[in-house]
Amino acid sequence: MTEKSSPTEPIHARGGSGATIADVAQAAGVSVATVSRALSGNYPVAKATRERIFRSVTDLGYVANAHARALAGATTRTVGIIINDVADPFFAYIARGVERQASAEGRMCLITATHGDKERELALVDLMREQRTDAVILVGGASDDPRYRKQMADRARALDAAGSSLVLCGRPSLGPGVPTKMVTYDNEGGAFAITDYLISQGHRRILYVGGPRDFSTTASRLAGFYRALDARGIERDPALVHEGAFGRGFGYSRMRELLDQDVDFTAVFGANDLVAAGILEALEERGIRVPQDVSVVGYDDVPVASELRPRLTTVRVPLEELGREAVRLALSQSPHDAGASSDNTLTVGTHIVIRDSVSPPSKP
Amino acid sequence: MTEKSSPTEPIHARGGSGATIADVAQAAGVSVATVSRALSGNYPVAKATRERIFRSVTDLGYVANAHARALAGATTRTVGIIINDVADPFFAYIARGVERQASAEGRMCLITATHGDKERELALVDLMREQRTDAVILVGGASDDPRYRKQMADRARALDAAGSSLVLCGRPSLGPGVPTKMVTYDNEGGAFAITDYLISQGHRRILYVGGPRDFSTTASRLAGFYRALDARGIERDPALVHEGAFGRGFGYSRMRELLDQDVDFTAVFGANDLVAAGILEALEERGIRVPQDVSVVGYDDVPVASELRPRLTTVRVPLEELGREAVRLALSQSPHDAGASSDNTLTVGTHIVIRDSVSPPSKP
DNA sequence: CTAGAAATAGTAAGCGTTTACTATGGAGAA
DNA sequence: TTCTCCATAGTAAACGCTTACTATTTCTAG
Repeated sequence: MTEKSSPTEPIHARGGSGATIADVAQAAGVSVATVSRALSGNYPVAKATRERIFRSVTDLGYVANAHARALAGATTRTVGIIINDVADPFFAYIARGVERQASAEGRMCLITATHGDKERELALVDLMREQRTDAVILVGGASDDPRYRKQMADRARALDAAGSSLVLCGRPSLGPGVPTKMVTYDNEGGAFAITDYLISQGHRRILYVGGPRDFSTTASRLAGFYRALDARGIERDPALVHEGAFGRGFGYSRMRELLDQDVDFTAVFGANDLVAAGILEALEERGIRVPQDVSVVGYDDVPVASELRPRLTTVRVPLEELGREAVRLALSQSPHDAGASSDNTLTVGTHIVIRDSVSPPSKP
Repeated sequence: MTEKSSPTEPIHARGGSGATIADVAQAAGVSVATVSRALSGNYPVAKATRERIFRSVTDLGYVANAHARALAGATTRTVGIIINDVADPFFAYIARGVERQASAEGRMCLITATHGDKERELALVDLMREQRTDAVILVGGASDDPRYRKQMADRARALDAAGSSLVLCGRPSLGPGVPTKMVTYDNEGGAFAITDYLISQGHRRILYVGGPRDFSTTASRLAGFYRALDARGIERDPALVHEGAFGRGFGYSRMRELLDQDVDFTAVFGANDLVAAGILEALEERGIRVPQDVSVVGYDDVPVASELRPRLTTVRVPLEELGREAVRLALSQSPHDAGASSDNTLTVGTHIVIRDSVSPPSKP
């Protein structure tokens, strides 16, 4: 890379900190209003003038100050998304969808993570409100603490009043009359389907492992699980359901404990694929073969599912699509859900994907 | 959730869109300056007054307008990070580190993705400049196109002039005299170590698969690979190195092709873990056992590596730490690299982690 | 007592845009 | 020729906040 500085060298031509629109105006010999108009192109500017302005812009390396612009009334063209953890694939894929759709619609994307802290989640919503984002998308299950719900509802109203909107992605409504938009997936249906599949293979004693208690996602998956049991007339056995957490570590350690306790079962339903991965690991460690000795299923169909050996039979959730829809909904002009449920709730389907981790039970 | 509206119901008390500081001032019967000071706490305000103000703030659900604040001179308290793809674990873990460190230092985090498009990358840097972020962190390898480098160098200067800074994370310098900060990891060293390990196990014909050609990351890994070969006096064979892409799909399809061509080799070095996963899949499909028939290694030590069967021997890169360091460096007051290399370049180490995918070759 | 230092509050000048209004030439119409 | 109407360009008023100055009190010390 040579140090020869070409005559068209832009951007750092000016010594000081960032050029302002006034600098551009001066350089081009026009008023700031004219520059602003030439740049936004929503008002006629003579061709010669416009060209002079653009030349000055590149010469000075000018970029508009987004804050001044936002302050002066124009929209921020930014959508905020709040997730649990960037490195969790479940969230990462949703975030990718949001990010892609946002940029398809000419928006930036502000991603923040709560790391499971409810207080932090509320604070982050406020932070996005400070940023005046066009919408804030809240992703993932929620706990059903009524105080929390009330606080979030307040924020939904505040956002709504400010012309923005709160989009709930994969979590339950905040209650009637709270102005939110929602995009969800058929959590209960997927759980039903995969449980039913297990039953159809002959399983009767199915362990359910993982997912925080009192958490909306857990509740729906469990609901589908129970419905499938009920539909086939299989008795619910409380000793078989073990809530806890969504991580791989939880699946591993809880499975070990259960193995130690000699619980009787022929299949395990991991609350998500990560938990299932942990379960598989514990099983492998004890020399229990999957699916010959025990069948295992997961939920989400995150890439690990097909990485595992045996490849995991699981429920496919169109994560990226979920994120895209959230943005579409957020940016659409459709009115909020102001009581009567309307088309601002969107549900995408789920379906099971059958791989190698399930077979009929060996000891029927 | 009842609809009874309690007397302390906040936030939406006001009908209009977001309350301003003036509203709060009026409600509390003081001037806006006093409110501003009570909120930022950098100037004495009588206790009684302060309490009155805070009450009004909660009553009105006031949150400061971040843009007005930024415009009025306060810092934006935001750092920008530009990555390839949110859903790629390599980037996701770095992003997590950035996100965590940023919030530890009281910053928000603006995450955007290029999806491998260089033009878009440049545009995103400008976008962050518009946002006046405290720093922009550019993650991942770069192509060595001189025109691109020059354009990025211009932006580095512009950012620097504006009091922000450009942090290069895991990518080579933009050249001497360009004001950037850098945090990298020992790419070449890791590649050397793992290649040497393969050689020490008796392998002589090692395939190198993956990574875009003319890409800094590929160049360093290949350099380490070659250095290890040279050190042991093994001849470089161009027929054994197959650049291409970083995805799992590439590893799979290229491995299939190579298998069809009957190339002679006993081990494969996947340019990263994803490529290695694809390689493993292709091998498994052909009934070739790993490590008995062929040994395989990867790079990065992303979670998939331990998910795979056999568990992958790979090079550990402290991804999250990398992200954290990038933020620390970005926010530290250390002067930029203005020529003489100084302590604003930080290199974190890599080391190999041995798992189950390597053994001595069966046909020596 | 009284000058001078805190402590506390208010005034008002920006920060960099956007945009409603106003001004200035011509060009075409009457 | 005079009046209207476009096409352009400029003026200046927000936007909501921070902060340098200035103005009051209230102490404290001499």
